[in-house]
Amino acid sequence: MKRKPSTEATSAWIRLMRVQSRVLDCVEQDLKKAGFPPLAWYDALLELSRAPSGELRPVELERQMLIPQYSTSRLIDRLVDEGLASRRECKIDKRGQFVEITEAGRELQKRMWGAYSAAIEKYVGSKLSDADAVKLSGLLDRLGCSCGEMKLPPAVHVSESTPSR
Amino acid sequence: MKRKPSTEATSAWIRLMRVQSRVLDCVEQDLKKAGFPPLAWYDALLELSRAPSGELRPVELERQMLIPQYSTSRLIDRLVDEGLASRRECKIDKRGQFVEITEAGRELQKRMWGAYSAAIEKYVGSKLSDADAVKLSGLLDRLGCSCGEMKLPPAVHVSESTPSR
DNA sequence: TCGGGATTGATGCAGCTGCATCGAATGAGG
DNA sequence: CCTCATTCGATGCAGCTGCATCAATCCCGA
Repeated sequence: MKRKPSTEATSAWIRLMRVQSRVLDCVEQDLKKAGFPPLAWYDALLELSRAPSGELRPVELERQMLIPQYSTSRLIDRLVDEGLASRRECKIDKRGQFVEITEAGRELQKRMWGAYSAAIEKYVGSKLSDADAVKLSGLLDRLGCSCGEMKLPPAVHVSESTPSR
Repeated sequence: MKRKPSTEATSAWIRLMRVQSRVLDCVEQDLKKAGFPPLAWYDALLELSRAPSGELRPVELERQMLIPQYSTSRLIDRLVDEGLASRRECKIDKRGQFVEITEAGRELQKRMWGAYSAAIEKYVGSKLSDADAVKLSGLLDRLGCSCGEMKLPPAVHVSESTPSR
């Protein structure tokens, strides 16, 4: 226990922290300058728009987005306040509810993707060849798995083909 | 303008966001469970302890840590409140001040490094060979440079040999 | 059928962040 | 010696996050 990390590992750790915060900042700034809400809103709207009938249980959204329960609850509040989603009662489980994306929500999601994808290209795509992007993904994946690796018995399903962070 | 990113780039972006937040969470949790303050405190204490006479202008600290000015100001408040640092008047520039690390501050920094380094090993070092860590660093570096790349004419000096995120 | 534990979602509170702004001090130019 | 732009650091405010907890409901097992 308490084996010291190599300087290579430490250096990778430092860069991982610094680079992502820098790149994330840049992307968020671009979004904001284009008059859009934070990325988290996009992520939520995307998950909702992808869902079978445009609606999801908060608890599902929470699992997709990997954010804590109270955070989900409040994010939904904000989306509802802005008319981007609406809460619907869940008849089969009266504790719960469904959150349904509205037309305005779908539309905002699409408009945001324009600015968002441009930012990804600007800050990531244009700096790496596709082959290098794949290498980077592979290396990151090795870190990502099983940090806490909570119980997710069936399938984690972090969809790749469409962006969701 | 507005060229779309490749799916490879988008995938790398998603992983970069997800993996770092996951790994950072894990490390912060370990630190917290060991009864230590947040990582930002460590970073600040480390910078101070490294400085020539254990003191730095807030504006220097700000540049080292890449955090905004007001954030630095408040972080210093907290360190001072906890007796980990003290503010000293700056005679040569009466607008400014010096922040000096205390003995308690130096000691805490060292104790934190024990838990911190163990966490880095656990969540990064043990998952990657040194060669892979170097590859990862290299790929990340290509993203990190020149996001906003503010003016830093002389030397950026992001020291590597010792951890500072 | 009943009781206790688990799950779902909301919320009060404290702390932190970002933004804008402020006052003090500096220093370059006229 | 003045003036004005700049730099340094602090702070009020709003919004967000994490933590703990709550109420309601559900579900499993006796």
